[in-house]
Amino acid sequence: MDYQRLAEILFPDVDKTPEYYEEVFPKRELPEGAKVTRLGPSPTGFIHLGNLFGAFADERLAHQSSGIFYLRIEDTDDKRFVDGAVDVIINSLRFFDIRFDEGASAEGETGSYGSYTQSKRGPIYRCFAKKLVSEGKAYPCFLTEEEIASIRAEQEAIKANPGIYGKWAKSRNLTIEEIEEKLSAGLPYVIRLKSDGDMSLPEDQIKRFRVEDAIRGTLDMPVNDQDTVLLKANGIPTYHFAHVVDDHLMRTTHVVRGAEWLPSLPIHVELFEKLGWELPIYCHTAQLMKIGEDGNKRKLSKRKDPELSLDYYRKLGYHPAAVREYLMTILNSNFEEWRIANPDADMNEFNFTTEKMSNSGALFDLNKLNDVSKDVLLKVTASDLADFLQNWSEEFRPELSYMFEDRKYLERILDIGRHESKPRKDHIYADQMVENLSYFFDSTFRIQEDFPAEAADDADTILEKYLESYNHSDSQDQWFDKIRRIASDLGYAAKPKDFKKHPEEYKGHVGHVSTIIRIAVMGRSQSPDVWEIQQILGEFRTRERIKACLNR
RNA sequence: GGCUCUAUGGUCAAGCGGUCAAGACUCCGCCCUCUCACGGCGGCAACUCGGGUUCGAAUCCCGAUAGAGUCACCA
Repeated sequence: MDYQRLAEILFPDVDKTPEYYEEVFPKRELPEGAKVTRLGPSPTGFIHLGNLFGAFADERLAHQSSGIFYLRIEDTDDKRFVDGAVDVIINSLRFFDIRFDEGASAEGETGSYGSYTQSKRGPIYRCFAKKLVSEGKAYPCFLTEEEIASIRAEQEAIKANPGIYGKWAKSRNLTIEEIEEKLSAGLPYVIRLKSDGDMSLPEDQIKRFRVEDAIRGTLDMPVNDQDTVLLKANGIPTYHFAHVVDDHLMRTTHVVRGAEWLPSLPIHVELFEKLGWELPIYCHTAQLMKIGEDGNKRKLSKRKDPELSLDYYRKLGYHPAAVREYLMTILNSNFEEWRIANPDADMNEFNFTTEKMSNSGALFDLNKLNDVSKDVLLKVTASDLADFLQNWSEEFRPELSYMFEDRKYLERILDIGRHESKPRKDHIYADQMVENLSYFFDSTFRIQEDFPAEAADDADTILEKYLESYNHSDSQDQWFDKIRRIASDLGYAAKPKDFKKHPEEYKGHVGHVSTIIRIAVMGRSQSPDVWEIQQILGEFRTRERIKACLNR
């Protein structure tokens, strides 16, 4: 068989040689140890938590080593393309402070290893497909959909592994004349890899290979036995072929991808070998899981799980820094430890390593996210928090614009109790914060709880006395002394402990009395310090609310 | 079904042949305290199961079991 001639027949359009591309895309000149990583999303316009998880690992690996992190658009499936998707991807990631050094972007491309859009790399793929054909390592396959279906049916019947391989790969043995004949008849065809493996051999004779995965350690699996499609009938490459060609030519050093790619690793290894290229370092990440309806863990699915969508967190108003911090805690098992030792350090100072990445699927834990978020938001200044809230509101809750009319007021509210030695950690996410703070604004203030039973009967008396004695310039201690006085005058214990010791001697304790006031001013029984809140509300508003409560 | 990955409390997760098996989140109790939050203290709670190897196994080996992933001209 004259493979050289076959290659010429199949690829008359290819005018470049592999050597040409090797020269145009030379090895990168980077410092020792620099890693080159990439994100290769398909442009569906949907980027989820799993993508972010991986992108974060890519980004850290590259930027921590003075390497390069680039964006490659994997649009080899024309059915999936969505307009404007590249923008969405870049913007979503930028929101989480993940930035690319080169590759596709809305304004065009940057970097000298392009194009970074697979649909524009046709000639490159064809060149290397031609090379494989010319060496007898790939061949044209004319099997129709129906033929493949019947092969599958037959395989199922005899319980053979499905797929095109070995004796099922009927086009492998076509003569050059037969091929020319089919070609001139205009029959569609694909280019398939002529695989070396044979899984039908006795188990101890099946060839295996080993690869070091940066996350999982040594991988040991059978060599590929499938005649995988390299070039589809429309001439566009499959993921497998594009991955190998692109990551080689773009000089990627570390391929970070989800564990769902593990089963196709043999294909990629065979392709790298047949093309005579060095293997990149694979980093197969664990997948984010969730508890399914059946009570078992399962991979998060973008259709069924709204919390997988980045928008879900953006709408609730989680701060990007909080999501980053949380992601890092599940990305690297020693991050939390480091964080405890370095509470104020920038997260980027943490030394991220693939070795410390978990290789079993982590369940997404909203409780943990919330906890992490409290600590993260404590470090965000009131002014930045206000900005964040405002941006969030403009996008998702425009009706809240009244909150931003008085910025100083808002910032004081956001800062309540945050500068004490044991600071409050009230803020978790925007939606929750808005609800928490609603009583500061007259339009959303309302009494939403009943008075405590212990003091309900005296409520009017308590409020009248409170109003009488109220002096807006009292210190916090003076202010509370007055409440104690009111309480004990009316038969309540000035100290809760006294009440607990001798409940029969009192109607209740000062806590019940102050709860009446709290409900009158805040509309709820639980809130930060009343004095502090009144100072922010101002004397007028404070008095008005108490009066209004009296006149109900 | 084939191949592959995974297996420590409810969740995340240390652990690399000798530990009373860390820690974080959740939950519960107590303390602090005018409520809540914060903080402090304490508690509940785990090595999937069998076989080996070894003086000794969560750790090594073999098997089972369970869960997950994948088997497209999708990525």
